[in-house]
Amino acid sequence: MRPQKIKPTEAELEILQVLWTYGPSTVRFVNDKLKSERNVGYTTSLKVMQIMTEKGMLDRYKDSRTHIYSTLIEEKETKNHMIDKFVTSLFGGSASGMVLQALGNQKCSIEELDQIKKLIESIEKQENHELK
Amino acid sequence: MRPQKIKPTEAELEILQVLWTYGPSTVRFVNDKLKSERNVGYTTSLKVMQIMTEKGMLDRYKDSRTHIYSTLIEEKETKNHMIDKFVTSLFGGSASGMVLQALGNQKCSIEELDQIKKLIESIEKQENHELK
DNA sequence: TATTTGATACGAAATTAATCGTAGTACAGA
DNA sequence: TCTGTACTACGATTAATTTCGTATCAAATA
Repeated sequence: MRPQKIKPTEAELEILQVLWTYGPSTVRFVNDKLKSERNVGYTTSLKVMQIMTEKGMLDRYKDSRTHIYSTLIEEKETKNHMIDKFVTSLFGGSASGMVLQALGNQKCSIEELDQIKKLIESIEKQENHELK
Repeated sequence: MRPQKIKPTEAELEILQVLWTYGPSTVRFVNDKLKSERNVGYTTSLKVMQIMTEKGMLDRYKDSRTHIYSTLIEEKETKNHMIDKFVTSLFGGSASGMVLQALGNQKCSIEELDQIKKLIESIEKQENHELK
C-alpha cells in the first residue's frame, strides 16, 4: 500500500531534495537551504511542509519548541516513478530512447561513461544467465 | 533568439507530441488523437492550441474554414531542455546519475542496451581524438 | 515579571492550468 | 433561400499551487 500518489510539485520536490540530502530537519534549516538557491519566505516553506505532512509525504515530531520533519517517501522509489512518467510522456515509454538522447547531449566524464557501460554489461550478463 | 521559454505544460506536451509525430494538423485531428488516450473535449484542445499559438509555440494558417497548426519549437531541442531540467532538479545535474538509475529500473532489450553501449564507445573514441 | 525571540497555525490572495459552455459564423446541401 | 453542420472565439469556472501576512504561543533573558 503506497502512502500516497507519488507526484510532488516543484516546491515539494525542492524540499524533498533537502531532506533526502541532509536527513530530518527543521523548517528553518530547509528554508535556509532553499534560500541559497532562490528567494523564499520562511512561512512559505513552513506552509508547504505542513501541506506535505497532511498529504502523507512527510512526518514530523516535536523537539521542544520546533518540529523536525522527515520524509516518508523513498528517494529511489520516487525518482524511479518520476523517470517512468518522464519517459512515458516524452519518449513513448522508451527508456533507451531517453538515455540515448540524454547521453548525446549532456556531457559525462569518461569515468561516468565507463560506469554506465559496466552497468549495461552486468545487466546483459544477468539476462544471459536467466535465459539458460 | 528563442521563440519563448521552453516549458510546455502537460496538456501542451500532449499536443506537441501529436504535431511532432503527424506533422501539421487541425484541432479536430489532434483532439481525436488525444481522445484515444483520455477524455478531452474539442473546445479544450482548441483553447490550449490557441494559447500555445499566443505563446509562440505553434503557428497556424487558415485552410478554407479550418486552421492548420504546426509547431514552432523543435522536438529534439525541446526534449533536450526538458532532460536538462529534469536532471538538474532530480539528480543535481548529473546526467550519468539519472541514466544509471533509469537503466537500473527500466527494462531495455539487449538490442537497446547494445545501442547505448555503441553510442558510449563512439563518444569515448571522439573524446580521445580531441585529446590528441 | 516583562520583553524579546523564534516557532507554529491559519487564512487568504495571486497565479496558472485545464476544462467546457455558449455564441457566432460560414459553407454545403436540400 | 433555409437549415444543419463544423468550425472559431471567448468568457467563466474550477482546482491546484505558491506565496506570504498576521495572530498566537512559549521559552529564554533582561
